[in-house]
Amino acid sequence: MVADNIRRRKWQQNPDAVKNNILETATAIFAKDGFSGARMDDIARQTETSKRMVYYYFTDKKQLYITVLEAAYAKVRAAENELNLEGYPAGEALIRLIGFTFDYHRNHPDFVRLIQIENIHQARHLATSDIISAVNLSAIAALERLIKRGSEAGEFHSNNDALELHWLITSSCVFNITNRASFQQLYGANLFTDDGQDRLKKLIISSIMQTVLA
Amino acid sequence: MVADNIRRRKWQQNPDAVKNNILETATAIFAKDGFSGARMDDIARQTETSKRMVYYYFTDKKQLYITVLEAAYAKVRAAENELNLEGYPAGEALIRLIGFTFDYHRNHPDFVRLIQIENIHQARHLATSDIISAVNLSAIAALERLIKRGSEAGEFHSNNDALELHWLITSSCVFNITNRASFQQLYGANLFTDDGQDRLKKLIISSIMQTVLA
DNA sequence: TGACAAATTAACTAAATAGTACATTTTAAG
DNA sequence: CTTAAAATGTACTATTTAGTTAATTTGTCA
Repeated sequence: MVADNIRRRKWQQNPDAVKNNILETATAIFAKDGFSGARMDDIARQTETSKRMVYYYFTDKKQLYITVLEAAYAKVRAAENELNLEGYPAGEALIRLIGFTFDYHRNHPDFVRLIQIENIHQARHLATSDIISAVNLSAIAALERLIKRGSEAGEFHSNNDALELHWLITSSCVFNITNRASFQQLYGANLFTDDGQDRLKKLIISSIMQTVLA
Repeated sequence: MVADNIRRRKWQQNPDAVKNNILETATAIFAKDGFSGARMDDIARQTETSKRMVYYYFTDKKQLYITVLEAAYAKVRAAENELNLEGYPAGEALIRLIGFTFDYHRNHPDFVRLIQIENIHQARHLATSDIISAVNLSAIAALERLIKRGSEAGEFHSNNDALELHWLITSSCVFNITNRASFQQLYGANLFTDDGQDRLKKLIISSIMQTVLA
């Protein structure tokens, strides 16, 4: 009604902030509830904007989800670039890499859960994303160079395989997040205090290093 | 139930078979689509009976899901009992345990995915199940005895912690299944052929054994 | 200033989905 | 042979949920 447009609040346009706000909210909710479990209405409600805006910028649920996934991967790449593995002797570099991987996963549980959700859906969406492939392949390439360096210096034995090693490192770091709920439920929280996490980190590092060293 | 190439006017009661059939179907579908993603209609359709029966025996979706989870855990317990770890020297027993864990997860991907789904939902349902706690605590107890035996025999060093070790073993074995889709998508199938899986199994065993041995 | 596009609001719809009502058939006990 | 309870079939409903329509406000630029 024209008569009560006085009562309407005024608002300012701020597309970027709105988009970001939606993305962040959606990330949290997808990570918490999974793709099917997440409700567009929940996302919209927790946003500072409206449901209509979610669709306006992200088309539909699937698109929103894919955008969330890609944004999460983009962050990893940024973090990895700061590692500077080349600046250390191979053995030390590997220790740093394992530690970094452990910490990164620990500090970004939403990211890890998103991947988990993606796996439950047979990684269908991942399949279509170039951004995501790129991030991961560059991680393997870096590890390959590291192994080569370590072998040539006589620090590492000569049979290390980059992909297998990546698998081994990643498995514990991912599991540490993905299965925390069930682990805690069954065995208590001891492993997930700061102290417990330090012990686990050391355990992984020692276990992997002994496998790699000459 | 009855194969009906003839129009079936009569039917036979077979409660147990019907229940089992529903459970097996539901297990597969929950494992494939997650709790929220699974559709009761899908489950009913893939069953040899009707939707009505699903609700008749299992009340609602949640109850059905919990029953599926518990049945999966009950199977693990049965398998574990056949391991007979006490019959071997500690080192050899541990190698067998790791190998068994790897193989069991590999051969029961649905089981692993169910746990994963449960974790996405913060292990809420797991919390309410006594059956499931029991299975897991007994696994830790067995490992504790094994470590004690190994330490006393001088095979293992003296600082091994059962829970940490269980965590380390489980992490790789679980990850091997849960993240297969994304791993394969990104790096190809090499690690998941029979040959690749053998290599990974050996890798885990060697990596863990070096950590545990004196 | 005015007109046109981009951004936003509020209310609505069509489809999907968990769950139910009720009738019918089978089984087993007396 | 009856009868009641257990098991099953058929068809339906209420609710949830992704997605839309249409009107309104704000920003931009000639």
